[in-house]
Amino acid sequence: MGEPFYITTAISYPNGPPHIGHAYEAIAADAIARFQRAQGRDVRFQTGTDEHGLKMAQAARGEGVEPRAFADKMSQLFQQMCDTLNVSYDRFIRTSQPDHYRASQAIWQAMEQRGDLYLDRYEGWYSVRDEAYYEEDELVAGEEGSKLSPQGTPVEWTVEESWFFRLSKYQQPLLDHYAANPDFIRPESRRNEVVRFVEGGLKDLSISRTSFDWGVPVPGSNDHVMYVWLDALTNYITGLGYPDDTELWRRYWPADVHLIGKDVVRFHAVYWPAFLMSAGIALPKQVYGHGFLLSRGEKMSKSVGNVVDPMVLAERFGVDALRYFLLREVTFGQDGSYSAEAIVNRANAELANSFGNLAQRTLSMIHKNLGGVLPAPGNNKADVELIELVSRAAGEEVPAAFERLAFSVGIEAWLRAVFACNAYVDTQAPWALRKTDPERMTAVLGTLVAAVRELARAIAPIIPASADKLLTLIDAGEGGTPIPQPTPLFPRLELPEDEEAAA
RNA sequence: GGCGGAGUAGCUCAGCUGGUUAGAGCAGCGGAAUCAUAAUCCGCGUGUCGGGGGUUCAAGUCCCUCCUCCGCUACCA
Repeated sequence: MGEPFYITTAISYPNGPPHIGHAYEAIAADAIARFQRAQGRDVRFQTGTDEHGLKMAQAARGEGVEPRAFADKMSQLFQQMCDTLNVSYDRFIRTSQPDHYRASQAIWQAMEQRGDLYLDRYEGWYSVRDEAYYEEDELVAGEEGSKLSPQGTPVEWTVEESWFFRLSKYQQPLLDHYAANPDFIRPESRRNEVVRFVEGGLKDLSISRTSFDWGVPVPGSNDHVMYVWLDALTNYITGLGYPDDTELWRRYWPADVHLIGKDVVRFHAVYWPAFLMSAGIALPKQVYGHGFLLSRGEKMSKSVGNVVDPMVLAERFGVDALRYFLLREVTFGQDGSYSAEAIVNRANAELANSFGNLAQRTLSMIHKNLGGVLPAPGNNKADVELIELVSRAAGEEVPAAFERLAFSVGIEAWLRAVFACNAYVDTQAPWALRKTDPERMTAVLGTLVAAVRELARAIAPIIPASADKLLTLIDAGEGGTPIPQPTPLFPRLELPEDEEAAA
């Protein structure tokens, strides 16, 4: 077994169905997991759903069902999304599962034993209607000087008993950790934000709630449930068997990377490491906050009506086309933009035309002219140069980029090699050699099939199903067995008419 | 307000610690080829590198200032 590598996504909050952002994160994490496996690492990959908290309880009530039943139903949608998108998780965790309650209570007790928890009162402007506290400066003035929430609901000064975590105590330890581990938070801009935030001072954190009961019970305080983030973050260690000293735990903790959205950086880069320090647990090696996916440059929201269902996209364009588009189009770490015509353009130009057609024309010529028997690569100057170029891309440039999560950079390097192969086909013109120099034609096709195979392996983490299909076909020709008539790998996509009008 | 990021060809963007005539892809125009999913290949870009000032032999690349956009600025998640 290779070196262990543990990667997680943030767990999704399933108070609504999955949207493209959930798919984006899962796909990116999967590409990393597959890439690391291909590099020989012993990968563990966890994703799942974060099911507690007020919003889930409210959403369940809106549907007239119990929170647990609602969570069961919604969580399934997320798991189905992962399965459809070929997301190769080892565990799909749900925070409503029994082992997670146990782990959450164990980390609570570890923090308590450290002396970092205390019971106090949380005071603030509370809206019964919204079931939420608001800051003084968030309030708006109502009639006759009354105070209203930003939603315009009445608020009253409320005092609630709450457990607090001594987050303030960890300000300096956190800053020291950031300084000693420059790659702990990435990208750089996120790291800067977090450092400034922590330098600005940390207040103790309220980590229990008494206003609702959909959560993990606080040990010894049965009327309290844990603040949802405390329980949610703990999922990363629940999945390895914490608090037991399991084989999984010893092998995979600390995690190599928590892949998360930029909106939850603070929870992962401040609260989580503080909780872990308090509980005496090692810190993850890296927290990576990726960007958001925008719809035609605009933030997606239900009210604007531009929320995209990833399942619809997968159905319409194909899983691999969707995966490819998301990792190709967007500079990972930054925000990116989605549109139907963009995905159609990318998939057609790069997957179908450039790469798919390269594979098709190569294998088709081998099938027709060589009875499907795979030839050996040639050793002309042109052949050697092409193989060297492809090897440099597939063996060095792509892995180096993927290693640092620069997917679009890696894919660009891969594409340049694909272009070079197509240029080589045209220069060598094997269809002309068929009559003039069949031996040379054979060498050219042998060079090409070797190149295509290497290119397929390099891109497999991004488009696993298509790459596997191609590799299976080529591998079937090992040992002189004739390969069958190849079929196109990627269909040419059509832009739906309603989208065309919108464009 | 404070801190940080961004503003480069019609579009999307590369350009690390300053140094050959500022690049790529897409779109557009012209040509070649016909093995292949009409898929490929070749050729064609005088852009005030947001405005202004400065440092330097030399600045898109460093400093100052201004303009525009964006993110963070804690207890819903």
